[in-house]
Amino acid sequence: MAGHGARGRSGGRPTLEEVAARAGVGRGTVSRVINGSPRVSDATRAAVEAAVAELGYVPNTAARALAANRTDAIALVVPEPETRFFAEPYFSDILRGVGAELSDTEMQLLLIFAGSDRERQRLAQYLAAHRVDGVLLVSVHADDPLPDLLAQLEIPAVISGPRSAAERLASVDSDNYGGARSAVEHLLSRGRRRIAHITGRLDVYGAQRRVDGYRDALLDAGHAPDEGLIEAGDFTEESGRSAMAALLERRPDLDAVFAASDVTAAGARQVLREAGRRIPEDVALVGYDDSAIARHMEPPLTSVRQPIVEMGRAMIDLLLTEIADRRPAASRGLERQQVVLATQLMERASS
Amino acid sequence: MAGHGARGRSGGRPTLEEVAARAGVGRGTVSRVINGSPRVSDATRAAVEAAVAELGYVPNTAARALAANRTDAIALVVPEPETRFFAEPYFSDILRGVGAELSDTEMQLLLIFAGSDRERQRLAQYLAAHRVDGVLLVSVHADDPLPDLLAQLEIPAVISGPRSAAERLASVDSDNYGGARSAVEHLLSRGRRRIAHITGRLDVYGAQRRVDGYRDALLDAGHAPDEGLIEAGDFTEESGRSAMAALLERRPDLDAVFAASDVTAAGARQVLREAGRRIPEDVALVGYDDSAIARHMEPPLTSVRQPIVEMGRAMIDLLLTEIADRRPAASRGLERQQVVLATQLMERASS
DNA sequence: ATCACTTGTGGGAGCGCTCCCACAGTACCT
DNA sequence: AGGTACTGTGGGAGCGCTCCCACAAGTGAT
Repeated sequence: MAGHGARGRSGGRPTLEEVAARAGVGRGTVSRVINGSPRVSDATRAAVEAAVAELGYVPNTAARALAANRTDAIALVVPEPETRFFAEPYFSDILRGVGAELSDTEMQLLLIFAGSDRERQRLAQYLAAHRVDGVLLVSVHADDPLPDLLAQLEIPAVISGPRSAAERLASVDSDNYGGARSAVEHLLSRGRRRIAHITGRLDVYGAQRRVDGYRDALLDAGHAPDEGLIEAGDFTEESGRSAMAALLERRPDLDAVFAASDVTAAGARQVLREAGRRIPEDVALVGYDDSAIARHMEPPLTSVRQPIVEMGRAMIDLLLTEIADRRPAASRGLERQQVVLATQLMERASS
Repeated sequence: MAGHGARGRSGGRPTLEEVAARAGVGRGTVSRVINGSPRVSDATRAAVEAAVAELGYVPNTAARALAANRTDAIALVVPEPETRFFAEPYFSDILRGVGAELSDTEMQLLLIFAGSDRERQRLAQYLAAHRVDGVLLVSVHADDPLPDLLAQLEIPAVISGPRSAAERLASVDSDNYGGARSAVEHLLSRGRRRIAHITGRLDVYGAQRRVDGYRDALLDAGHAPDEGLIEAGDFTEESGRSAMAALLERRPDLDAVFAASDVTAAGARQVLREAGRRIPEDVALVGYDDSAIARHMEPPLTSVRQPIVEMGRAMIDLLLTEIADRRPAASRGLERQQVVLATQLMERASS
């Protein structure tokens, strides 16, 4: 490990200049070695590297940032005010993917919460100050002004998960449409015919796509869409309960429920139990997210798994590319990269 | 929101100097206003503030960090290599508390993963470079060299959760001992007498303290300690399964199990079910953490809740105090602050 | 020998702040 | 009147880098 303790004058950390003196070269040359420039002779490079090692030199980030006008930091912005967001593995998994991918680089990760208005205010200041080289945006709502702000400030950004179609930023998403389709097709293949759907927050683009997938799967199998089998929810457990109660009242003959999240499914399950319906005998249940809850539910819940860790990785890839590609706005294409990753249906006892 | 677009020369953001010119004062005066120095007349302050607003001035962090030799950033270090860590609410909740408390300050939060060796290497560089003003350390293992490194580099740090007794750093912890006691006392009050304990990783200090609480609760109630009722686990679900199997084999007459985590309890529950034991009629079950799993388990799991959000807050408080108190090492007391927060038993149907 | 490149190197200028010394102005004592 | 103190202010110096221009030395063509 670096850091041998006090050296030079008064315990200060060594500077470029000190390394240069030690190696018997100039400041510029040390800088070139540190930054991997090819225009350095092998002998000089070796001498500098030796000096760096001897002194335990570590570049001063602040000085570098000031001189080079970049920060070597990216921000992960969490615009979610709700607790729910944290309780689910989604966030943690994204973070794992991001962290794994980032550990190969010099970039550091800033975590910024933008739930409250005051936090948003602070975030706007941050961005205006260009305190980061790029931004990762997770879980954006349809009316969120953040993507526009980012585009306007010309800060490289990648948004994850549910996103509006008109977005100007690069994005990484899982295939909500396909995931929903696979869930419904699975239920159909199990002989279910009156399949209900409890939606997520419909102002979240991804929730909308899941509804589309649900509808198309039924249509393609030759079933007329029955709007009475669709009930709006908002991803929460409570909405699962109330939606399920409404559905049971309206369509007591339903034989399957596809919920837009596992927690919603958990709420639905509770109401089904209380109504005396057995799972999966009377009503099959499928969730979305494949969270810990799904595995521990009774019975274990069939659920659509999103490749969240991979999404984190993909986001970083995209963002770093965009940061590296930095060039005059004029030459930038309008087309932003968009990555969509496949989901996987985890079949369990609930269906 | 700040940022009116291009101004001054070539779209650059305004500098202190520009603000000073606009307000008709000197650079130093603007700096004093920005930093809230009291030695500025009201009239001057108002003029500067107007200029700041007009220009949409935001201080350049890098320049400030370079000149003042501080970074206004703290790092949250996650030394956990395991996935488990993320899957549980512990991490997210700490983050919530930290984020909430931090949004009142100018500090930014850096997230650093130190699971792999390469990541640890990078971390050591970070710390050596003093890229942060302080460090938050969560979930440290007994033999971890990080706390020592931090103490040696004299970087303010606060460690959370399970910690070794000999630590030189400030710490915030929940009352593992008391939490375990309350769980066991609860089981005793329900008439259980042969109470088993599946431990957590015993190299984690907190897991050890839970064992102590378990033992003392039994002792104080006049029950001789029965080591055969204690089985080592490591917080995982798998360890819950194997430990439970071992316990059932050794002590088929047990009537209660206190597990060191909810996931472990989930594993135990599975084995109990397969063995035909009813919960809670035959065997009462209590977990630890009060995670989402506890609420969704069948039956819902009684669990010890740690005030994790409050722990996050307390950590920040301690850390900021320590950063503000920065002074020559000589004058520092050896005694570091230590905060212990009470737990709460969430009683549910499993006991 | 001259010119034109190329390669490697040194070091000045400057990034935007904070720190601190100098000093004008005012107030209150002797 | 002179001294002493305090308040408010301006601006030089310097933080540790990167960028880039200048230039020495070498290489090969004319």
